Amino acid sequence: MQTRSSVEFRDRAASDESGRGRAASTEGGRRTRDRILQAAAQLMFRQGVAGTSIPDVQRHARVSASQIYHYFGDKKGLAAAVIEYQSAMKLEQQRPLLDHLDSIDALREWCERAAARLDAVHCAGGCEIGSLASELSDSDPSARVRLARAFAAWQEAIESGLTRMRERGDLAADEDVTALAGALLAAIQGGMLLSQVNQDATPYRRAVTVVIDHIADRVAAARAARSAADRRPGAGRDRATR
Amino acid sequence: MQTRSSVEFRDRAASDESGRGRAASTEGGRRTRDRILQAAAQLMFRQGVAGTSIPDVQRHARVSASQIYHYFGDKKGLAAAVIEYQSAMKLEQQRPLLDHLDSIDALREWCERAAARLDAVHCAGGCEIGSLASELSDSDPSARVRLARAFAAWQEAIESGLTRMRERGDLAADEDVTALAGALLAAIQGGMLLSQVNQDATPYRRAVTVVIDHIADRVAAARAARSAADRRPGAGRDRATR
DNA sequence: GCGAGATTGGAAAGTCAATTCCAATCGTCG
DNA sequence: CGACGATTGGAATTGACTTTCCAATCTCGC
Repeated sequence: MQTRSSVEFRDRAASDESGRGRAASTEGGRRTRDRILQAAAQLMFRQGVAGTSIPDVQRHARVSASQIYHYFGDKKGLAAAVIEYQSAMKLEQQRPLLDHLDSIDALREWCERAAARLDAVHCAGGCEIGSLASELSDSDPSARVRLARAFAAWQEAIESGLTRMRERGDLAADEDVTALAGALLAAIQGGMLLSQVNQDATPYRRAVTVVIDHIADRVAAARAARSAADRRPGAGRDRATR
Repeated sequence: MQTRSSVEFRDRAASDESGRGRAASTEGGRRTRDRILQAAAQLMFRQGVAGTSIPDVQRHARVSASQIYHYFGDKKGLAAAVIEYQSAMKLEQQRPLLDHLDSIDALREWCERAAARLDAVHCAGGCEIGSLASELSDSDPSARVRLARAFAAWQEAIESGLTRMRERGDLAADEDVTALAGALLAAIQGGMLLSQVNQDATPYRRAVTVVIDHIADRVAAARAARSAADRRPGAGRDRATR
């Protein structure tokens, strides 16, 4: 189940990784490692990390306990790997959209894509990263920074789109794109939480719509300012050129 | 610790309550019941429901296991009581502010109040309700509706303030105050999550600021439309009257 | 084909949590 | 006072989970 992707999870990002999990060196090993990771990701998303036991993962991945401990060291290591996996998964799946979030329509379509996914699963689970974040942030510091990185990558994708809009003149030169990107990400996370609780995607749709409407207002304001400046060639020349 | 309040938690809201927890009938009983509730609320907020064991609660409330089971039936019943407790707590503590969210300044001050609390605890825990929501929504249906009610009460407080602004003419008559209130609530929740993960209240402040700025823009737009209508007495009379 | 290291199965140790039960105490009402 | 229900303490039961360990099997370079 779950859109099977081609992301093979090689030896955990070169960064830190305090755990004692070994990387797989043979082909078969890589496959079981992946199978464990996918099962764990799915279960931890649906039932939370604390609600997912190792025997649970064993059953769903059809592996024995020793394999899990062999590849991930312990449960914390498995959770850490799941965070990286989900984060990479999201970025990978959405790359084509994420790289072109430089128009109001693109933002709307991207958010609506997520809304459709919510509809499809009747709002179960909320956001893969957000759920993990809420559960682990306070209890596991190393997971917290991992999750912070994941959110940062996400926010940067939004922000870079907005920056392009600003460079293009769709947004005023002094527009705080960081704040706008952060607000949109927050609306997404908060909206998904509310939708999960209400089992209805409407709260999510409303939240992102309001924020994107706000960005659209800023675009309109920038356009108005520009055309006003054009009418009075004396002032605001810098805003029109480039 | 934690702002001790006078909310005595009587016999769980008359609604459903499937659990077998008995209400306290003597004064001493009510005190221990309260002590358990406060300890459980604090622990479940800091460590999550799954991360909080009954022995944990026993130690922090200085009670024996039988007392917990006597008053709350089982762990699920305890969690349900904690949800109601936190929800009532929030409403109670913020009543003076919640009842006057009918101006941009009031909205800003209310949100900043929460931001100051985040600063004070270094963003640990996020939102008391939001954390529980993320953990329990998918696993415990009865907890889910309880949480949905809590959020709804909250959102209604915001919405009624906006409605008053609309009636007063600060917002256009066709303004969708439900969407605006929902967006603000989502920004609060999402912002708190991001702040928790980043251990920095900035993401929260940015998110709520953007949404409130948007509402402020709507107020300005309504004012502009009104004064334009005043200048041309022929059109848009309905908008000015009442 | 051989051997080192990778991979796997399954049992077992040790811990701890959820819940039940029973007996003891306390308070209060008649 | 006496009894009855509310309250409390603490042990006992039951089950699950994390983690370790050892032996068996497999893979692949040589």
